[in-house]
Amino acid sequence: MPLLADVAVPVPLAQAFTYEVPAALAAEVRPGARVLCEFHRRKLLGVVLSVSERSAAIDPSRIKPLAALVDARPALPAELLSFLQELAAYYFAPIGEVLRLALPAIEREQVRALKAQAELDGVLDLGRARQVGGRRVAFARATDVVEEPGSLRGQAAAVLALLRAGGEQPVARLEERFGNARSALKKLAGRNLVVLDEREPPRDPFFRLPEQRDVPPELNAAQVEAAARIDAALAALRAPGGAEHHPAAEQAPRSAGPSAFLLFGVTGSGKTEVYLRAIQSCLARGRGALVMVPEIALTPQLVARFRARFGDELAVLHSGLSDADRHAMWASLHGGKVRVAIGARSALFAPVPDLGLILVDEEHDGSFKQEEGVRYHARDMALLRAHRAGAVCVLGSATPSIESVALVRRGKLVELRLPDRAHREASLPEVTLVDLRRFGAGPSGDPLISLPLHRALEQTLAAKEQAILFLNRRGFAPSVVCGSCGTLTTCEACSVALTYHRGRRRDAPRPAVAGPDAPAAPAGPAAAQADERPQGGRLRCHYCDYAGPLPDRCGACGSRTLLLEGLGTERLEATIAESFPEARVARLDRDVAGKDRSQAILARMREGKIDILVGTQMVTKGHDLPNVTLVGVVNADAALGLPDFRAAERGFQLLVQVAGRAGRRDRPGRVLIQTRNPEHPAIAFAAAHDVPGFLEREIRDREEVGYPPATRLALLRIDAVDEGVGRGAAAKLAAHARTCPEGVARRVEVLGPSAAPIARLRGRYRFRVLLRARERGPLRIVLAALTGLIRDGLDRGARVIIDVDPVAML
DNA sequence: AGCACGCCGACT
DNA sequence: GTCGGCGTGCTC
Repeated sequence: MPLLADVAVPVPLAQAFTYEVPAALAAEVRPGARVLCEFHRRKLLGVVLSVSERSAAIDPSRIKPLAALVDARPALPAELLSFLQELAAYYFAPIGEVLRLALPAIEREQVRALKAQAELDGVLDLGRARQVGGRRVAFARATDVVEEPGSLRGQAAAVLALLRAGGEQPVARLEERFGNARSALKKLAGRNLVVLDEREPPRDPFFRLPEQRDVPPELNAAQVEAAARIDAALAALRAPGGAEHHPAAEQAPRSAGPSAFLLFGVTGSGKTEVYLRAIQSCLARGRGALVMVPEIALTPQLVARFRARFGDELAVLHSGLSDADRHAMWASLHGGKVRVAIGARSALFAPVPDLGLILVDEEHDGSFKQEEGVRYHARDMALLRAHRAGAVCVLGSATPSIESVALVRRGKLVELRLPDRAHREASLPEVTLVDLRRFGAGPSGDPLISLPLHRALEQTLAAKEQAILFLNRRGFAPSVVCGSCGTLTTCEACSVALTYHRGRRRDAPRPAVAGPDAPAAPAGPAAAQADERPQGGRLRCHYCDYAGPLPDRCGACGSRTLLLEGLGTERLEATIAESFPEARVARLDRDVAGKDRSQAILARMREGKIDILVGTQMVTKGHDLPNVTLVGVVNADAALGLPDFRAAERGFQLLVQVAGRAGRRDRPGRVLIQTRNPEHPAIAFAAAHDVPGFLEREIRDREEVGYPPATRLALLRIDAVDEGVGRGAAAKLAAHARTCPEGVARRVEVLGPSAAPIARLRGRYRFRVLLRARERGPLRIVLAALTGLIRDGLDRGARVIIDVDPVAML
């Protein structure tokens, strides 16, 4: 019987393909190894899923031999490979696409070897596979040999002098200074006065930071208890190693005891220190650890804290890494040189050796859900990967997700509580609700700033303290509405309102702190006057990135009375600057943009160079700003009105996090929440600092309306250029789901089809079908039945995306 | 996803 | 008469 390999290839197809393993490669072709294989007249990079001696399930004449092996050692360790397969099955995602999330770039060295081995110059199709390495840089260094006096002249003498004085230099730099450096070095090297060597340039900046090890602080009682529970779970894990040689052991978790935790700790309660201890104890037991944080939290300050404890044991994976740096990080983990990885969502796929611990910080954060391509939830998959690897998983949050709370109730997670702020025992900020139905505009005349908020800002400024104003919306005035016919100006390709942004090119940011020349903004809805500077205002679509000029008349009725309506951070910033001319005001949101700039603004804030910071979401996340004593939530209702069953949960999390910004260290903080719904549970519980109370209430509400975690959801997202094609495909899918046995028996409920809340996006009409079930099993059966229909039963113009456990319902 | 093969418009 | 439009079919 032939030796056959199942190979996943990078195409959007669910199935693997069978290849014959040539005798010459039989010893080395193993699961997880990358191979070169001929696929439909192309040579592709595939990944071996399994190898076995058996008779082929398809016509043997169709089976081709593998062309070449890429990795001497499998690129994907057994633990990671089997996890990825399970992930693909869970999300009904093509295995090739899933593997691509985890595969490293290919080294140029390997490409060269492949070309030589398989004589394939030119025909090798690496697709979008990134290539790294092979970029060797020559260095020159002076030796101890002494030359005969007077034997060197000109550039040779100069180069040697420079190397002796300044130490080793890259040859390229010498060539910049000395036109003849190359021949000078050759002469010097010939006389053994200089040695030349080639190596790869040093990698990621994080590797080069000098490390200053910290001294672990004393833990409080709750921290000690939490760390001890996690340590006990780590102790119960089976000894590492050997897994790759005993595939059967991979099937069952290696420990029986509780090995997944929810670390529920209020802001500032010292969760990070518990994480650090857990990692230490994991490393001490000979296993690696993985830390996942929301993208926005992966700041140099956080990384510095981990580096201070783990030094070079830490690989940092972030979106800003170059291909080469990312590959260097990957290789250091894969090779076992580094055993701790920290990163955002995609770090889930890091090849951490002998994985013993996965930490998910701020586990409720929405950024863990990938909303493009393979739509996975990194928190859910962290639990899965840990379970399969026999590792401990710790989810941490001050406002746990309802899903995680439900897992605690079902005994799948063990709850660990850190009830107190680590430094200041007592005072949580005092929260005041400002009922906007009773308070209108304050002295500024702007309804955004009520009298109580205005007074609080005055007091804060008088006390030389800082304030943060939070507004859940960007822009100067989000939408343009016709004053006579009321028509909203929308994007032609997307059915969403265009938003107005005051002119300011991306490459010419204005100062973060508004000076006396800050443009004054009219209060309330303001006329978009015809005398605006031509480039002074642009309409932007937040969905398709369209940007165009502000029209001078209504597209529907031709009236010239276009109004700017709605309230955004940009307007608020202008209003505040006008109302408090003596204050230094700055704004932080996605428009102010780039990571570096937002870090710079936060740094200025920390240095006390800003009095009032206006911002969106971005101001709420974990930055420690000790002098902030006032936090104003300008419109708490904005987040609660969305057509999404998680709106209350998100709104609550937001409020708690915003409130957590007020008053740290020794200063008491105040929080003002402006709302028209002071009785709304999300607002009332947030004001009372009652997180468990909210969770209790929300979990009951979800049970009542039949939404997760009481039920399981899968969202079918259908889109097509032609509206009829899209609608037809959606109807067909819904009908098929209803008529399959699980649908008929009502074990799976089919909602829709319906037009998506954003009915048109980037020129495509969007429809949705929502599947809901009490149990995961029946839902999976229906989805499996639908995949066939999606593959070849629908109009070719229709695209269907299956979103298992959807988060964004819009 | 590619990349073929396959049938209908404006061009050397 | 051809070059080429992208519809649909398949990939071990």
